[in-house]
Amino acid sequence: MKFNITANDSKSNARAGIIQTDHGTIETPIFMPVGTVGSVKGIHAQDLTDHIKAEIILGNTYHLYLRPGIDIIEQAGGIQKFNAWNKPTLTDSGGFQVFSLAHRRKITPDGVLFYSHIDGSKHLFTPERVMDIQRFIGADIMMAFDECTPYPCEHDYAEKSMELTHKWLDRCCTHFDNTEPKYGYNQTLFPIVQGSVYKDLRIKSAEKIASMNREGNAIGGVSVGEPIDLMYEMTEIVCGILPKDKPRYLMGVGTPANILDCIEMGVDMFDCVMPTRNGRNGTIFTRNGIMNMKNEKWKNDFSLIDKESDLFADQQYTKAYLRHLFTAHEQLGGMIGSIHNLHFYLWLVKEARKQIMNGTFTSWKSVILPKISQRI
RNA sequence: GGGGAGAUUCCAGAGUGGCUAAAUGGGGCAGACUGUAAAUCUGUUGGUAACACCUUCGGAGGUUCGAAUCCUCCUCUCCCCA
Repeated sequence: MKFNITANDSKSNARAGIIQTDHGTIETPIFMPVGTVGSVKGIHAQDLTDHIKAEIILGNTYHLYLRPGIDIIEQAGGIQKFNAWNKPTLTDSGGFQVFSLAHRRKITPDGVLFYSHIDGSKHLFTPERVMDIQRFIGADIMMAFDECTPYPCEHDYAEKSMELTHKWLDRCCTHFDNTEPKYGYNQTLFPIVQGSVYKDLRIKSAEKIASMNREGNAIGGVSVGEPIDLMYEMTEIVCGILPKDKPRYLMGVGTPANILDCIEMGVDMFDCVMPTRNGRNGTIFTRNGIMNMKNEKWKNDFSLIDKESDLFADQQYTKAYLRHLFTAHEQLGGMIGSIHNLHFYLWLVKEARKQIMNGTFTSWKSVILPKISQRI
């Protein structure tokens, strides 16, 4: 993997860059649609490339390991062959499931014992095992195995957890460096900064992660329910420590406004379930604001879903029709909501990139931020 | 023609003397969703000058301190047998 910075914003820490992988290039800042079980819910691979213009998507180690299982993915020839997405992929390590499935796991110094949410079976995830699984899945970017701490979280616990994550990181790196990719293309490993909402821990963790000298770095343990101001404060501190010449990935963030704010702090990569989950549930993000398509007010609004968008769905369907689909619980409603939101998210980061390269990012942001944040 | 069952708030459907403006679903309305156990979850859903009052359980009367619940008549619906 290679990363080159194309442009630095003169008025902020925002930057535009290019990541090169064996599955193609990624222009940053970028938003990565989440495809947990090998599928961006409700979206064809072809729509991801042709309409949404996604450049990289996520998969999840824990979920893919449980189903279909790494043997099936290996037989398929890796995740990109299996799900027909032959562009870059990033797999999360299962660290988020340590948080989200906290009631179904036990943390030990060696790793995490998971009780499958599907059939209750026991599975031990050690840093080494997680590296092996991600080798089998075959994503271009693999994530270190970490503990994503909850919010709120006591300083004492956050510190111990961070130290455990750091120990696991050393093991991840060692094992990663001692193993080979399985499918003939390169994989890289991103370590993850933890430290909850504590400045001292975040600084310590960011220094540790920077010292590992990997090809890219991630900021985790955010967007778990903490106030947005705290998330921003932590992100800003960490971005100041992580090396400038490597991509910074802010995990699980966020709203369109969060993404612009964090691009300004120097974040290059984002992922979030929000565009797909909210889209599936009736919330639509547009450059003029956020709409709840289930609301009665759209009942007889026969204007296009988004007249400023060039997405086919936004130009084909009306708000009244989309509301009808949601109220009738038609699958097409969730599909249109998802494709629309992903298209918007990708438009947003690509536009941000243009503005950075044009030297107009901050002024553009100050105009668009209030518009995209309002509810209409 | 004979026999039987039933009519409850937008719908379906509980309730069979006071704890009932009335369970539970659905529908309606609104909200939530941030490295996806989520095409999910939550709230709300008679009216009003609203911690109270008014109207409501097919219609009209009646019994009772008190009725959706008991009695009488009426109207309508459904099922079975001829």
